[in-house]
Amino acid sequence: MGFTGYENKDAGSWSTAKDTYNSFGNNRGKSAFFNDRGNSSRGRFEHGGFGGGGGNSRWVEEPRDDGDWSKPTPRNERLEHELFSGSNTGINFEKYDDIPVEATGQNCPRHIESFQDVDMGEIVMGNIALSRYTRPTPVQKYAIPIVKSKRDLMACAQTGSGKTAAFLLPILSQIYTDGPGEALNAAKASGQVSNGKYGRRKQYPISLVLAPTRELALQIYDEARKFSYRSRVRPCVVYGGADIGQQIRDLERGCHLLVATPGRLVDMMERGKIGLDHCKYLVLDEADRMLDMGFEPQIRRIVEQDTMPHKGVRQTMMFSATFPKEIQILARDFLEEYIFLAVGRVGSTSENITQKVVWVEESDKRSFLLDLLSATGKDSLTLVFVETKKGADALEDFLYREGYACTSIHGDRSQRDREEALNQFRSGKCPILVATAVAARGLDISNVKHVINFDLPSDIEEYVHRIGRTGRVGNLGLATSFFNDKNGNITKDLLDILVEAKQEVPSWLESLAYEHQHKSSNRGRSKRFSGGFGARDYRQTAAGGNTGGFGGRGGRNQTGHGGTRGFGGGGFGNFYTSDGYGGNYSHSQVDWWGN
DNA sequence: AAAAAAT
Repeated sequence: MGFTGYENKDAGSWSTAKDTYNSFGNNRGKSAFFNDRGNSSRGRFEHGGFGGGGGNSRWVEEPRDDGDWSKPTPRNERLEHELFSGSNTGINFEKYDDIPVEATGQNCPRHIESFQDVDMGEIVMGNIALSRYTRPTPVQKYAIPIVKSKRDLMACAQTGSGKTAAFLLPILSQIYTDGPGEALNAAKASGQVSNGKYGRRKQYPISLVLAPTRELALQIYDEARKFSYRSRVRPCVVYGGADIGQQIRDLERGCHLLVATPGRLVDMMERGKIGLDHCKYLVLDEADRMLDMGFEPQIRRIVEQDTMPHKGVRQTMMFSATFPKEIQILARDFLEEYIFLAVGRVGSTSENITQKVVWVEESDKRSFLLDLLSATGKDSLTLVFVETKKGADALEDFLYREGYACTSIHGDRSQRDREEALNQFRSGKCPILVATAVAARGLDISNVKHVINFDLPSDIEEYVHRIGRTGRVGNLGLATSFFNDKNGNITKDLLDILVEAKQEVPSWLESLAYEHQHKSSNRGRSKRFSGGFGARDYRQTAAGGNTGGFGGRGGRNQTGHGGTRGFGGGGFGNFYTSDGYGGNYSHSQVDWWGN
C-alpha cells in the first residue's frame, strides 16, 4: 500500500513538453505552466479510491470555481507524474495518415493538420505536450475544429482512432475559455462553493460523456484527468457495480465533467445528486453499442426527459462505429444541423496486424491453444476471447491448472475483480487474459502481442474490434482465430476483411464463403462497406436535401431491395434503406438472437 | 444460441 514518492525519472520529457508548449504559446508572454515549482496548497491524497486507474492512491484536486478558468493552476509534480508517466497510450500517427476521412454537412469547418492550427489555450496545449501527443490523428484533425466551432457532430469512428481526445480536448478548451458560467451559480445556490468546503448537495456538470461499459467510462475518465490537469475543471466518473456512496462523496467535491454509464447516472439523477440543467456539452460514445445493450430508454430519459438543455442550446457529439437506422433516428432527435464525419476503419486497414484463421474443431481447441501459448514468449500479453461467461471461467480454470498465469474478465465477475484483472493484465503480472465481449471494444491496452479468438464472434464488427486490441501504437500484432463449422455466419465478412487487409486466405475459407453466399439470401449480406468507411452520411442521398430531417420515407434505397451483393462490391446502401426496417444491420441482429 | 448494464 501507499504511494511511491515522485521520482523525476522522465526528466527529458518535461523539457520536451516545455519546448513544444513554448513554441506555441509565446504570444501569451511568459507562462507559469511549466515554471511554477510551488506545491499546490489545495488538494489531498485519497487512498484506495475507486477508479483510480493504476495506483492505490491519487492526488485529488480541490478546484476553486472562482478565478480565471483559462489560467493554469499551480503545478503539482506528484500528480503530473501519476497522470503522465504511465505507458504511452498514444497512437503512432504516421501509421494512420492514410486513413480516409469524409466530412459532410453545411458550412463544415476546415480540418487542421497540427494541434497548433487551432487555439485551444495554454492549459490544453500544455497537457497535450505532457501527453507526448505530437500530431493529431485523422479523427482529431476533423473533429477538433468542428467541436471548437460549436457544431454538433455525428462521427463514425472506431476506438483506437483517438476519438476520446478528439472530443475531450476541444470541450475542455471551451470550458477553460468560457468559465463555469451558470453552473457556478447553480452550485452556489445548491450549497457551498463560497466557503470552499464539501457538501454540495447537487452537482451541475458542464459536460456529460455517456459510455456503454464501465471500463470504457473509467478509461475516458482517466483521459479527462490528464487533459484537465492544472485546470479548475474537476472530472468525475460514475458507473454501476461500485460503491455508490463513495461515488456520491466524490461528486460532492465538485463535478464539472462527468463520465457515466447510463444506468448509474439515472440513479444519481433520481437521488438528486446530479442536475443536467447546465450541461453544455453532451457526448454519446459508442452509441451503437449502447443501443445494442438496450440503453435507449435511459439515454432518452437523460437527454430528453430531464433538465438537460435542448438540442441547439447544448452542443452534442455522437460517436458510433456504424450508422444503422436506430442511430440515424437518435442523431435526428439529439443533434442540430450536424456535421457527419466518416473515419476509415483502423483495425482492418492496418497491415501491422497479422490475421490468421485456422480450422480447429471444438474438441481440439484447448490443446491447440496450449500449443499457441507455448510458442509465445512468456511475457508477451495474450488476449483470449471466448463467447460466453461460463466459457471464460472454464478456460481460465483450465489454463490455470496448466500452469499459466492468467486471469479473466466478464460481466459476471465483480467490478472490483474486473478492474483488478485488467490491471494485472496491463502490468504483465498475468500476461494471459481470457475475456468475453466486454473487453473487445474501447479498451486501450498497449503491448498486446496476440489476440486469440478461441470462439469467433458471430458479428464481424465485433471481430474487427477484438483484433484491434493488438497492433496498437504501431507495434506488430498477431490475431489467430479458431474456425469450425459453427462459424458459418461470419465466413463471408471474415473473408472480406482478410482480403482488404491483404492477409493470407485459407483456400477452405474461400470455398466456404462461396457456398455460403449461394445458400443465404439477405441475411448473409455483408454489413461492410467498400472504401474503408464504417458508414456514410445518409442525408446526402435522402430526398429533401441534407438539412437533417430523417423522414423515414425520404431516404432512397440505393442497393435495390434484397439484391445479392457481389464479392467486395456494394457501397453503402444497406444502412439507409427506406423500407420499414431500414438498416440491414439491425435486422439481422434481431433475426439472429430473436430479441 | 449472448453479453452488457442500476439495485
